[in-house]
Amino acid sequence: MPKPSAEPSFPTVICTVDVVLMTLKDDALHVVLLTRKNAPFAGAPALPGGYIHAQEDRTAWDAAARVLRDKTGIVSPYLEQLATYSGADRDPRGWSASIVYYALISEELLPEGREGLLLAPVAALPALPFDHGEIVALAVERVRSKSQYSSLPVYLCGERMTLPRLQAVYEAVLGEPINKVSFRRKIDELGMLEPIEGELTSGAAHRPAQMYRLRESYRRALSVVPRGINS
Amino acid sequence: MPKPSAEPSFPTVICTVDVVLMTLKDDALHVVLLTRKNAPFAGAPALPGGYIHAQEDRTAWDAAARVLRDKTGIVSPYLEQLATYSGADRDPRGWSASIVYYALISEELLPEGREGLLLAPVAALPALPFDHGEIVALAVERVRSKSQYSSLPVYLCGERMTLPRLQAVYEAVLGEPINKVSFRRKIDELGMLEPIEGELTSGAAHRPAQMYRLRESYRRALSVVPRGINS
DNA sequence: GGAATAGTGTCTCTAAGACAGTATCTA
DNA sequence: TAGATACTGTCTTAGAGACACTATTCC
Repeated sequence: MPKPSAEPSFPTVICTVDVVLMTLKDDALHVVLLTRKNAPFAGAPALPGGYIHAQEDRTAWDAAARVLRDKTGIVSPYLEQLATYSGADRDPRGWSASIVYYALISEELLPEGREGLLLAPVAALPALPFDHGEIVALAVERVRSKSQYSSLPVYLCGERMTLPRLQAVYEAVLGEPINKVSFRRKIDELGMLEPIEGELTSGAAHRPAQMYRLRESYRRALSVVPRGINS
Repeated sequence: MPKPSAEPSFPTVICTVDVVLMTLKDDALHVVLLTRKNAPFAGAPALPGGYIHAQEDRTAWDAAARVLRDKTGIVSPYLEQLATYSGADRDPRGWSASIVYYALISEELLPEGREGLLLAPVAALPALPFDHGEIVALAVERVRSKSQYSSLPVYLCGERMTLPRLQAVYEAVLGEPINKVSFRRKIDELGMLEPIEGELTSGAAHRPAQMYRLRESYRRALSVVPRGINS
């Protein structure tokens, strides 16, 4: 077993994780930002992020989950690697590599009135420090892309949902209307939902909608269709 | 501007790049492996990889291109980030993060008889050190996935190609036959090829095929179709 | 009953695949 | 001319979208 310093060491890479946590508010995608407590850019809103703790985190995924939990109090049901942003110029502290994850959550599960936590609509994002603007853009593109052929948007809903609601969520994410008949055929094909027997929406002056829930096996795994949800 | 050591430092993350370089040989995907010169696993075939040189590499992409060029002599026309593998256990030297890139190249452009360079078929891969086996599997999946709806496989061909050859390349990558009429409709839709006037294959005992080349604007960018090449 | 939305049956139209025909080379 | 593969025209079929009809609630 060689010693760590058998090769010339290159210790100057700063290794961090960042998380793009997205939710749906007023039928528009929003990203969760946090007011930075430390320099650089102290006081500015930015993506939740932090150093990898080699003693504590088993993998970068664990680091991202820890950062998200500690800084926002959120445990997202979906947390996936997006990409790694790196380079000499992206952070004034030096050559850095940030392993970026993205996550989705229902608006209901967001903690209320937490200090320094804010929601920004991805369609009208404020200027962000580092390359966080570019990162959010890629995350949004990824979510749109995956939503075209998978069950990803269910993570933007709560535990239970109706088909009309789910269709509205898909339309909000994809930014285009979906044919109702086709959509229901596809959701059926995805096979991820099961009706909750006898449970219907109520209170509105029209026919109530059937309530559905995610099948157990799709609680943390995506379901996909070969030809896409829309078109 | 803060000093780099304003926060407690976590210098124990080893930051590297690895490259999964793939090519087509005998109509089967192969990956380029390199015999490791240094410990750990010296003497074993593994993915080309190395440390990020913060003084020299502007980004991790540059580091991957440098590693590929210096260790194999290859400059690939297509080099894209795949994912980052990280953790405490993947490298005996300690907590490491490897930013992995994948690349495609035509077999003709591979350097001949270079010391320590070998081609392994992805369908029958030898045991690889670190998590390189898992990495290659993901790279293959990515190439298959992208080939379903884009012009990615053209990077496995040389500068010029015929449609029957390109179809054979797609079929080799996707592992399934493609309807000839549909394939030609799709390639036409992709709009990336232009016929070379008057240039046909010759020598075979049958009708010659029209030679095509990549249009200038698609030399380093992919072209995509909304509904996929096959099915 | 009227208004509103949920859910379904069915026709149309687009596009993918099958198949067979014509074209053009070598031996 | 025979054999082989390149290329193309066209029919069939599967699936997506349009549209209209029925269902069920509250007022």
